[in-house]
Amino acid sequence: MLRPPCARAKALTKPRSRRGGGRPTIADVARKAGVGAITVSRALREPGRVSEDLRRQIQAAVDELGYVPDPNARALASARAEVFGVLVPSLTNNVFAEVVRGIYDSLSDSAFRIQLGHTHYSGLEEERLLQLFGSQRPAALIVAGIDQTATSRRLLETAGCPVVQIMETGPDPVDMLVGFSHFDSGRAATEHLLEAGYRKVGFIGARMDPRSQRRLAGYRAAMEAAGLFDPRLITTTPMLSSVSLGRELLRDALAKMPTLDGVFCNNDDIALGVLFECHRASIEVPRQIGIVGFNDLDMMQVAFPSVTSIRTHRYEIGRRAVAMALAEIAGNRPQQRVVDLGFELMRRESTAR
Amino acid sequence: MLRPPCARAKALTKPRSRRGGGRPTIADVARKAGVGAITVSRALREPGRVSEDLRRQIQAAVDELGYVPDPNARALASARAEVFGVLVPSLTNNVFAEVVRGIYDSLSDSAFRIQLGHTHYSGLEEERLLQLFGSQRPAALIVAGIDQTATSRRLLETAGCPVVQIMETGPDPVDMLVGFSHFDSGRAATEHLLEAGYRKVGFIGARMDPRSQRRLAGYRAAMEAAGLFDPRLITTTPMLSSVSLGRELLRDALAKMPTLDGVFCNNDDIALGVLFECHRASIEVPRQIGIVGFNDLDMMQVAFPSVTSIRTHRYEIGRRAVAMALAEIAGNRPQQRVVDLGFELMRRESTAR
DNA sequence: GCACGGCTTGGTAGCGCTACCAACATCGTG
DNA sequence: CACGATGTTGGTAGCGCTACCAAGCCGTGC
Repeated sequence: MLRPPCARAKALTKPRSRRGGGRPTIADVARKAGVGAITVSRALREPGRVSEDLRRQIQAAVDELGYVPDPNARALASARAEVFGVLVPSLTNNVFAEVVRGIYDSLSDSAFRIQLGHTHYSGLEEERLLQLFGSQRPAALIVAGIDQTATSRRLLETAGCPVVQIMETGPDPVDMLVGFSHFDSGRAATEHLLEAGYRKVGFIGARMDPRSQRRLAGYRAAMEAAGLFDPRLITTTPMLSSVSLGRELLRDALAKMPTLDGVFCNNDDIALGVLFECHRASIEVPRQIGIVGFNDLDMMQVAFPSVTSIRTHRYEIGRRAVAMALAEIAGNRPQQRVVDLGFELMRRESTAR
Repeated sequence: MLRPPCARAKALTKPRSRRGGGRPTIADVARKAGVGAITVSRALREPGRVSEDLRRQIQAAVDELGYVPDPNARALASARAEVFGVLVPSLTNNVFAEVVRGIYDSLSDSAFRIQLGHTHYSGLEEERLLQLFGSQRPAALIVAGIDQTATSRRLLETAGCPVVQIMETGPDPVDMLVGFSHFDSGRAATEHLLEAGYRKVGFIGARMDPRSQRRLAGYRAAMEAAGLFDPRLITTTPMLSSVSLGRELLRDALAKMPTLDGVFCNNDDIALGVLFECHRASIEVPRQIGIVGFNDLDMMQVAFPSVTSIRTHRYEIGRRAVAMALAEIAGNRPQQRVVDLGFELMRRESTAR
């Protein structure tokens, strides 16, 4: 007499949730609205499949009880969490902060939450985080770069959700790819310095991650094409990038090569440090040294003199990555799997000789 | 014959997970290790309560199958998600990026995930996000500021988890509080300028959020104490802070008050814009104008001239907030509910008259 | 000899939700 | 009017895990 699930014995089969803090559940809403629980579930997720009348009743019950669906229960039942996993190397780096802002803004009025991780530029950390994120069955994964380890790549391929790699371009994405060519942008920056008449053009860079390496390769290609390449023009360090490091690297570069007359800096922080060091050492910019930065942070156009930089579309990369993932989730698989958003050389006073 | 849950009919009662991507579950591990599922669960969460022998067997099975617990199922069953909810106004603001980095670093080798939200300095958005975060039953909540709306405050009080407010200090935290006094730091910055001999000391600030307002109040207190206060010395805008805005605000300030001889800037971005505008307009720093910034970003000590700034312990605030929440979770309720980490005036060339 | 507590282990019954299927009403078609 | 097609609603059975309780074992004390 107790076993068979008697549909009417509601009061008996509900021993008042011993754990949850008494928050209303979908069953409470269903009871109040006088419908089945599954209809409430549908009304919230696919309103089109529930009649106008019931939808209104249910909405009223939801409002009255202050019902908020439990995302954990939802994820467990549907084997799919409403979460975007986002993996970037660094959060304090302005570049990624902008990308992440684009991602947040694109998702802010959807039901998706964001799970953000940073790898500290470490492949092992990336593997650990992909493992962790994957265990949640996210709706999509967005990861920076295309230089994943073999393990990471396999984790991405078997994640069972749309994957968007960002910040680069290339022929062989795991799934989708949004970014631009670091090689081309490095070459364009260098060619600009050469066209402006600088000859002893150096490369200054910190934390040489794979993207920086490709910018360096672009620099090298331009210098070799002009017959001006000299390894002593390159000054790099594995240390984390900062304005103060830019200052020190310029000193090193000048010590090695006193006739240096131009620098392509791996990013704007370095470029700013270089600019300040020039002020301090009374080196005239752009007359004695030309400076090109990378990223085009707001301050580059305000600096004195203003600094030429490569503008990248970071915010847009974040937005586009989300848009592509959302399209795939909605079943409209984007036919263009690789999107190159390009870059723009912003010519300013620091190279106007 | 079908209804009664016959304990032995394992093969029958397990219709091979129709949804999940075939990932191993705790039952698979239990079968392989020849123990009960609950023992596996315990071995992973409270290893001390499982015998050495079984623990080893279970670990072997876990490794072999590549088992990763499903955090959603875990959260549902235990009514508690292993998530820290973190709410800050902005991600691109370097200040909060540092705090968030401290939080991440403190949690990186725990099992806790981080759910990050940004409010865009909007109380309504904060309410929405607290609602959303709360629905997950997080392990702890960390929120910036003490100026929550009544609704937000109620949501925090009823969240049923440790709550740490950060970036400020004050008498009446929801639960715990880690930060420093914006009023005191604003006053200290202003007093420093006055001591250095500047008289027409202005305040320049963008995006005047509550913390900025308190810094302004500190400025005003110092100016009034010196008998030098004049409302025309204050130049603010609700626009988002940026280096280029700093430049424009200095222009506005000088137009209003040409005899201005010092400025306390609401943050370092503004200060940098002010510095660049001084270069451009050939105003000598520190001789004609003294500049004090706020936050002490790395670039301030490299700038030419280097810029006096208020150093705040942002990274440490993040770490401390996590430490306090973790202590509370572990049952060691911190007796000190309000922690003031203070600030430090970094004297540099920009005020060395 | 047996009651008792501490330790380890396991079974049962959910947590709150949704996938799947079944039931029913309504409608147009032959 | 029978029939399938379509649209709406609900019941059942889990999703993978853990809280709760119970059972078995050991050693101790009376």
